[in-house]
Amino acid sequence: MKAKKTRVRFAPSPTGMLHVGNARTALYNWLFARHTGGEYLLRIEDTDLDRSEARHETQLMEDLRWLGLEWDEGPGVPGPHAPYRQSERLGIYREHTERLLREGKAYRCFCTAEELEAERERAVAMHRPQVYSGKCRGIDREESAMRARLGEPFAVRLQIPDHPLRFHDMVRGAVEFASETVSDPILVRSGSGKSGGVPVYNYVVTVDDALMEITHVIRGDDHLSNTPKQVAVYEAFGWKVPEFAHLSTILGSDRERLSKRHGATSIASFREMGILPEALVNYLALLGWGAEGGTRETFTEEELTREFKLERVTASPAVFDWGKLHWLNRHYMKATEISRLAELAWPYFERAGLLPGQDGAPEKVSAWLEAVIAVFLPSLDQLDQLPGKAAFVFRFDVEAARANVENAEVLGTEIAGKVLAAFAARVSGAAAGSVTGEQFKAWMNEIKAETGAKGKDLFHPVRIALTGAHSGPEFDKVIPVIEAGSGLELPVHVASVRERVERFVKQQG
RNA sequence: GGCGCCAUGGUGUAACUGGUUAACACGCCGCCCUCUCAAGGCGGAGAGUUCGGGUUCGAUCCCCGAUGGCGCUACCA
Repeated sequence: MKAKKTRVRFAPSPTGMLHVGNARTALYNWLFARHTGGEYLLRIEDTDLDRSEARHETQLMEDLRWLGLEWDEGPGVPGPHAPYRQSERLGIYREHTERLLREGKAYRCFCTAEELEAERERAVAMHRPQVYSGKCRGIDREESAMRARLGEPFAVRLQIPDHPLRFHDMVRGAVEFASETVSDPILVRSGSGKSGGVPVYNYVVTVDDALMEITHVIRGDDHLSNTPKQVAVYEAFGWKVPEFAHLSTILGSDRERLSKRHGATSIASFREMGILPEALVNYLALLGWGAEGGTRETFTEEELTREFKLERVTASPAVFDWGKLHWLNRHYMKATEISRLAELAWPYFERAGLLPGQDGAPEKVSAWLEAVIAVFLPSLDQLDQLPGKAAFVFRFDVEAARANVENAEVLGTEIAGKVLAAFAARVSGAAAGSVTGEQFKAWMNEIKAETGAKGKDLFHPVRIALTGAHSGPEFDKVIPVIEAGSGLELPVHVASVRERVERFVKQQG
């Protein structure tokens, strides 16, 4: 007998940005499907008409594609189970609700919000589980239909069976809920307003998962307590209950559920910061999963696909760690082609007014940008830090350099004056933009011999005169970049070594 | 209040069906390299596995309880 093909889905609701928790859920679904040779589909859960927005749906799909998590079926990818947007499946749900009503497995509930609230308060006071009393269960069929016809508002509830509700969870094992602790769930909302008659999430998710032949439901563990209600829906229809996998929550460093409060956590914001998608994917994979043996940290997509097993996913919550994400991002930035980094980083420079528009810019400029990036790459966590790190290349501020207290200390010494004078003398003889790393090295050796200065005494004054700071990348990397930049037509003029030294010495007055 | 899930260094994970000096990575500290900051190389500290019982010759691992965290307890998803 051939094994049934696995089918999984990622089912976000378009009520906001795609954030790390959901992205990790999508990734695990995708990896599981790829690993098992199954199918991964995307379904949009927009039954909450008040909060769902089309722009969020667009953003969501863009973010998923950016992560490389393409779906096999879903919006934009036709499949046998279309449509994949719940707001377009209302007819399907209605038919199913009618069936349940007809078969007596669901019933109309005419209770008002006030009545239900009073019931809840009573339950809490009595230290009892807060479950619906089932008051409307016993209403006679004819009467129920009549009241509905007369326009009395009603919701539709499913009758929970009186046996324990069980299911299997691939990350938590067997899970069981006593039926007395599970309320008869609302299937369809009451009221005549916008959402009246619209079925609720817990119901439609089940109908869709069954109809779309989902074999493994992989989702956040905030749904764990809802699962018994969904199991009851499967049972009411006589459908096979799928396998579940509830993923633990991602927490902030304060062990609270990760949210906007913890800073930028949307996938879009990671992209804007200049985090590489492969770094984020690798990081998310590691947040709740470890490969067998547990000694490897970096995985290509193929390796991840090969080694990812749902059974190895941790059940305990994980704390999101920026440091490790940055470490992975550094790893991947070093591993990728510099041309790609230049392509990605250009907009940051453009926005800062340092580079012209990317389209139609001369080839020389992008080649130079690549060289600039190579200089700063070792100290880079994310691409958007680049303009800041490279600021001194573009804007050389003599006054600020001199005003800096630590710099002033270095420059105040007698030996610094000698070194700078000797350096200036040599630079003034060179054509603008012509200084090479080799040339610079030779000069420094001469100056060392001439002034007797060495080490910091020798280099720091020069570094300050050239970059405005006494720390930064190696000279043999910085100088060629400065010189090459000085010959380019950019929105901001890059001062050459000679210009820098001349302006610096002149300021000395 | 009720129900459920979870618990290995600061963080993420590892430890074959119970037997390891409890491993790896991030971070941290130090050394080397170096004009400096990073990067890189090398080394180190840091958990006896939340606590208490039990089962066992032997428990991170199995069972029970406690504690703590989180989730659900909506006509949100």
